[in-house]
Amino acid sequence: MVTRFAPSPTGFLHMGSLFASLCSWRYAKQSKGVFFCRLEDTDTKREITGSGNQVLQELAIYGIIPDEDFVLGGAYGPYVQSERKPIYDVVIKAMLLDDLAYPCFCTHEDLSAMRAKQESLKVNPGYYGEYATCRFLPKETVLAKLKNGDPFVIRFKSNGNQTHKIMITDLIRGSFEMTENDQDIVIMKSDGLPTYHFAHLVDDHFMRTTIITRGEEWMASLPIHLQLFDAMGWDRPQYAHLPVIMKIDEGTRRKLSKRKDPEAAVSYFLEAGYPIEGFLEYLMTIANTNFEAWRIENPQANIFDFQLSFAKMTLDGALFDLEKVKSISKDRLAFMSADEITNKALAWANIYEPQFALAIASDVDYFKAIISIERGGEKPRKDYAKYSDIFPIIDFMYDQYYDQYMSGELPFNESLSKDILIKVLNTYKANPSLDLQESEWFEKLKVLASICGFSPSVKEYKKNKEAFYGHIGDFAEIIRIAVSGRKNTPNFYYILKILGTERINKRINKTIALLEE
RNA sequence: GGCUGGUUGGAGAAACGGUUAACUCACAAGCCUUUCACGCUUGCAUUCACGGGUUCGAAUCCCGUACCAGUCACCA
Repeated sequence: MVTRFAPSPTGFLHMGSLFASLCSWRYAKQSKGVFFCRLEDTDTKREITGSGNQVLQELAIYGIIPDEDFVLGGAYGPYVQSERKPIYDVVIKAMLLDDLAYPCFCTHEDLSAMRAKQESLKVNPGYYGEYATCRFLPKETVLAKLKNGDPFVIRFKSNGNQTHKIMITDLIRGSFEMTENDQDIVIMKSDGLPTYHFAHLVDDHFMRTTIITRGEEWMASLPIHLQLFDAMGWDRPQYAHLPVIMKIDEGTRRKLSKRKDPEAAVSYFLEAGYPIEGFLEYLMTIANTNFEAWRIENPQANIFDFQLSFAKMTLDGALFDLEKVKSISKDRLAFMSADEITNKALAWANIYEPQFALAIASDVDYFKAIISIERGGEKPRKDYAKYSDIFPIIDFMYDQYYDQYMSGELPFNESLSKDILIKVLNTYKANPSLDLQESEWFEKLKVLASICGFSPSVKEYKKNKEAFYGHIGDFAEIIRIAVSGRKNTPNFYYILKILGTERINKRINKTIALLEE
């Protein structure tokens, strides 16, 4: 099985392209086949220099590495269409000789005049049948025009008929009828470069592609392509027209647009810090909906152990669902080892958030300890959906950022007097008890709470609120705020343990000093 | 407008004519809990775009209507 991804060098990697290449790459690899990448740069007007390589690099970030491409090369090259001109020329020449094609000298003005006429006559517009005027040009006229240097295109001589129906088979959509193509479509433009239709024919034949995966916008031109393969006597490839990813915009669904939607670029998600594992997994869920069930059965398996199936792909373009991407990403990050998430977070931060990278790099083991809190096991914490979520949650572990919290308003419960707060802090400072196991440490904390006039039990407190300043939770909150500057943190015991008594003392002292001001 | 697909809850969707329309995300309530994050429980479409038909029985088959998407270039 040979599949391919054939981008035009018109900009960044589009999410739909990532989806398409993911599907075709997986399909080839599942069958131990070949996946290659060919650059379709025949539209010189829209070309953006360098974007071909950028697309290849972005694919590589997602782990999609072609077996053959326009950088790597391969036995069936060149892999850039503009470099394949000699090949197209040979085929064009053969078609001309076989009377399968002819030159056309009609100008844009001629064509629009003809279109206007066809519209007024209420017949199908286009270049076909009697309207295909250049088809009937005498040889001498053609030669004269050629000699004169008149610009021309080469058109395919269609023998199709609008009244004929042909059966179409698509790997995703199954079989259905379409009408035969009767248009003498342009196969070579006046600049000497092939149109998509012709390049598809020649390239996918000589590059021995067996399955054409492409967006569903190509489905309508399938009769043209089949006709072309048949005319040449070449084997037809199989086709899989992939659904397009949609978004909802002002109440209507539409294709994600390169121009209008920043999230159409995969780099947008890279930059935002979504883990590639999560993003790929999301794409798999829209590719095959039985993927989710498989994931529940195989929570830790590699997603590529899943067998993708065109038959199980939806026909409709799915709406892109960022909430689902987040949920899946949260899971993926939660199940990474501390080493893995540390390396990946650092790699991300190095590019997109230097101050975060600096903090990690200042003491990698310290960061690893923080990120390890309640990691591992069956039910790990799920704090982060993306790498950019990490730092805002744990930044207080770094003194510089802790100081920033302390310079602002501290969120202490206003009904408690400063004296009580200070008493609580001093009491804990004298008994950090961090050499104890978590449960014993917490028991000890309850004792300290009791001493300070707080109920060790929330239930007890609720029964008799007047008897206490608050409950164990309120008591812990005071210490938490003093040590972190915030009302919530990951598991407090581990936070304290990682900070260590020395740093805890410093922070508590600082808080007391602030309170006494 | 012609042609080709499609239409199940807020989103992704399952259901190969047969009892109460899976599952995931979101949302809501509750439980658990020192905070947070998890986790757990429950709720969330009396109904499958609409109308008609076939059938003992239809989301599933047939017909019509509406709506959505794609396409009709010397762009891919």
